[in-house]
Amino acid sequence: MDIKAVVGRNVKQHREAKGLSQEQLAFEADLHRTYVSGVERGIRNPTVLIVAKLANALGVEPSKLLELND
Amino acid sequence: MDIKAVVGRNVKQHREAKGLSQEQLAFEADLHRTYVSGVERGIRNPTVLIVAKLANALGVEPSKLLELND
DNA sequence: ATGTGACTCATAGTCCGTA
DNA sequence: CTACGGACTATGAGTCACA
Repeated sequence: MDIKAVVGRNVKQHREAKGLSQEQLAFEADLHRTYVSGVERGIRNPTVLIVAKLANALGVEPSKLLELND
Repeated sequence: MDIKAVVGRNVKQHREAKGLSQEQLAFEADLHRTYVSGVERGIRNPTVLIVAKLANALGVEPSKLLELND
């Protein structure tokens, strides 16, 4: 039950659902390409501010990115 | 729409609903007393790992702490 | 288009206090 | 019991070259 992995999976899922590349998402969220990559792989431990940025770029609520819908 | 303030409000709300003091919550979540204080005041920008710790100590899902239920 | 290690610099998070 | 400050140490933010 690793929260970082949960966030990573949710980001990837919503990103692909929107048909975006990591680079495009990174641009929209005003983040770096490699950083987004790290988040999706569950290696990064992002702050709530980063989660909010990603959620905003993905058009979903921040809380959605923390949900573990196995 | 400050995400930090949202988290702070939710933590405080759930903490008081459980009848815990900040010190007790800090102990349960294995965090520092002053840090929990800062989170509730919305001046801290916690990581998702910290959010998960607090959620666990409060007995709620991590995503609950990011919800803005106006 | 993405994964990865290494890096600098900012800040997350701790610990000492006072009111 | 809580707010708030100041001084620390650990780790996240943000970037790069390269596979």
